[in-house]
Amino acid sequence: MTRKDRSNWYFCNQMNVQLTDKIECIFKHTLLLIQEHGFHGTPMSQIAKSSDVAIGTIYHYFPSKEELILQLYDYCKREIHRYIFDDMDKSLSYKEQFFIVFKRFCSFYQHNTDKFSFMEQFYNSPFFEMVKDKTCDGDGPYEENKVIAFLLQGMEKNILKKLDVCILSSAYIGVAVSFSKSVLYGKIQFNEKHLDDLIEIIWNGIKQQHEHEL
Amino acid sequence: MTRKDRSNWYFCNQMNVQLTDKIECIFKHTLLLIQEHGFHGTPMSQIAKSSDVAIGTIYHYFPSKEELILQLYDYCKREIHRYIFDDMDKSLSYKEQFFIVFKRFCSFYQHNTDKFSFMEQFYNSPFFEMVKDKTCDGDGPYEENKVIAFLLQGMEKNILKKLDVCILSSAYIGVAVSFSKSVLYGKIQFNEKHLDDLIEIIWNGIKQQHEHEL
Amino acid sequence: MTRKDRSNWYFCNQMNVQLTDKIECIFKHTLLLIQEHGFHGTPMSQIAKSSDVAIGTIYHYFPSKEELILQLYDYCKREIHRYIFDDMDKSLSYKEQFFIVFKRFCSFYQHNTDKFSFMEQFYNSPFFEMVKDKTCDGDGPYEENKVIAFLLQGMEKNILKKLDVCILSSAYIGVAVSFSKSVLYGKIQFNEKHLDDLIEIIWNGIKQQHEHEL
Amino acid sequence: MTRKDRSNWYFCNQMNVQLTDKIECIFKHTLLLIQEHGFHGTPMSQIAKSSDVAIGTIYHYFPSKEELILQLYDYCKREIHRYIFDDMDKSLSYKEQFFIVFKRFCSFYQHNTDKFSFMEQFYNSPFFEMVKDKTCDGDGPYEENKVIAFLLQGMEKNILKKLDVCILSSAYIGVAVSFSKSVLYGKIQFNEKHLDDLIEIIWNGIKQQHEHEL
DNA sequence: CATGAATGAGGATTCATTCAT
DNA sequence: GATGAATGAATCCTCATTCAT
Repeated sequence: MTRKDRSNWYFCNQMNVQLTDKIECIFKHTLLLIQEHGFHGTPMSQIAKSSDVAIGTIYHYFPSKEELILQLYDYCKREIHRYIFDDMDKSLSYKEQFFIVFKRFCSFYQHNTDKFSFMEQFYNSPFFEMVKDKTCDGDGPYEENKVIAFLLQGMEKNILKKLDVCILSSAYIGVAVSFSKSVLYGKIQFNEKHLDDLIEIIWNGIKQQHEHEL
Repeated sequence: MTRKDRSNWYFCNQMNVQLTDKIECIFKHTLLLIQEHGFHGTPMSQIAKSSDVAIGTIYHYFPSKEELILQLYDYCKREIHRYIFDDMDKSLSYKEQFFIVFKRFCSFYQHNTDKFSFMEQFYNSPFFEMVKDKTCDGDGPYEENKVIAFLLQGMEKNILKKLDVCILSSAYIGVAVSFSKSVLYGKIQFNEKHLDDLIEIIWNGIKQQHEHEL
Repeated sequence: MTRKDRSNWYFCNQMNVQLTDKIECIFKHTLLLIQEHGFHGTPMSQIAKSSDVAIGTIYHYFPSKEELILQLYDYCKREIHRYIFDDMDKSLSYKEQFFIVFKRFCSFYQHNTDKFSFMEQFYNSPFFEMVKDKTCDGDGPYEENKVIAFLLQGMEKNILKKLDVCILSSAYIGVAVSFSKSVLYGKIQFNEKHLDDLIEIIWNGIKQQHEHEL
Repeated sequence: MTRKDRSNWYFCNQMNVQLTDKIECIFKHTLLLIQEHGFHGTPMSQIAKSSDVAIGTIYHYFPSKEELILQLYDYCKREIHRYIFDDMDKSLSYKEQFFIVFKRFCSFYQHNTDKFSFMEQFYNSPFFEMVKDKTCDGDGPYEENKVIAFLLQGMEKNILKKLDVCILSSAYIGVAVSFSKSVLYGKIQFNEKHLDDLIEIIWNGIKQQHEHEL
């Protein structure tokens, strides 16, 4: 079984507890180290030490540091994706779902500062150029394609203003990121009230002006 | 007049222009390289070659690569600050100024993608932790203190909703950054219409609801 | 006083004093720096700064760092030479002179730890190989040729044991150096009594055994 | 057994011989190079080449050049210590042992000029300041604590003059060093006769004057 | 004479990666 | 699979020296 085979196998199936454990252990320690010291302040040797495995072991699972980081990116995306969109109650009103997605986004990053830190570094590094070219579905940062579908839906239903969907998502996600960063940097305390205020701002800016008429 | 005195005098007068030229030349080429290859893909040797000076010359002006980057950060902040706030017409209405600051912010980064790229990398790297501790005025990214003063003013005048100012600035700046990033990544074409749509969204979200009554 | 003023003054007055002053100033600061940081921990730039002259000025007087150190060596030798042998009272007995030379040697280094430190570094560095080849008179460290003449004299007069003169000087000077080093390293306090004890040891070891019979 | 435990066990058993071999190989080539070119004329790259290992390998065993030199110092001290004091015949008279220690000291350095050269450079460099502070037992250069114990013993038994022990050791060791240096510099040929003469001088200077009465 | 900006070869150190065990 | 010793290219930085003013 080649490395590529294994890696495919890993993504297509979901068992082998030991394997998953070890890889996830590496992921988690890498995230912690990168949050603290950045990509380039985090040598493979240190990742190995933190994860309590040998360097060679890491190279068993990842062909290179670059690949480790790329897979870490996928891992983080999967995690936040699951957190935000899994078990969403489709019976809720559009507005309610609009609020929930936003809040979950912020909440996830508030509870996973290491992942947030990593993602932000990733997007603002030459790495992101690499995945941009690879992803054919035009998917950008922050699971936007899913969000975009959701926003398009809002426009179709005449709930949201008819604008370029990129503009809408810029507002929606940009604000969530900016808020999460303020929390991360310790400029605001995270609390529900703040979140409510913010999403209200976006909602007021994006919704069709005469909400009551809809 | 001791040697030191003379040397200071010399420094502050005759050499100033040439000095600034050389330093700015280094700054500019560094920005270009960092945009392309990131902090750590940009060795000092390459900066030297691009700037057409010897490595030693760079170290003549900057004690270390770290310090070069830190000073580059200050340089970029000064530049955007000047671009946004210099010759602002104070006689304009609050709303007009609100729109102008936002548009200039986006416009600056649209015309200075290297600086934008650098700043975003900087804020999402361990470097930012270093300057956070240094700035006593609580100044964060994006010249926020100035923006914050402006937003506070809007709240006092009952033009903006009374909210935590960090929330307001999160929205205002977060959206601008998010939009600039979309342009940088080639997801949207930059045009005035988009900018108008976006700032309108923010304005509608932030202003006191019954604008006509104000 | 501007540069021009000084330069006029220079042409109208004693060039020698100024020159000697500047060179001696460089020597003295270099010694201090080398004592503290060693040859290779003492860059020319630091010597310049300490001496309050420009780097170029040092290169005006010394063609290279190596030459500076070589001349510094000569300077130190001249200094200790003068201190030990100048105004020696030739009318004193051999034994008295024997004691005086030894004590002055130790005393000089006790009061000039920077020179001692420099000399010891010099002798134990590749530099010494260079001067060994240059000096045709076979002169080694510590002005030995002068000392050797003195010891030879003692053997001729049947005051000292008839041994290889190198052996005698090894003992005489080796002990003085060793003692000075102990003082420099703070292992003993310098005092006259210690000096008396030591020179007595050497004397007892070197003199013809039945001193009273001489 | 955790990974760390296993790794220790591994280190302490199987690898020991090879490990010591490689480190000693580095030590030996470093000594040779330093004797020839001095500390600062000996780049790590050259040490690596001489020792026929990669630079990285040296850094695998020594965190820095400084640490390599510090450990080299310990290594040399251990070696000379073993040479002089191991298998000393305690049944010999004090005087005999006094002579043997001296002769072995000189003999060791005569056969290990690289180590002598290194030690002398070390003692006369800023490095020595570093170890002075570290050694709690007041140990100085040349394994003096052991020598000092031996000299103290001589005083107690009324064989040696009652003097400050530092003075005695200054004479004893200072002369040995001085002699070794004369041999190293090619000023005297090493031979037993010279050694006998020298140690005789010290003995005569240090012993209680009426030896026959003891 | 004096200056110090500019140079760039050279050296210490790091770290991703390999490979024999 | 797992290990970690070994590798050496690449990087940051130093500092002796030059030269135009």
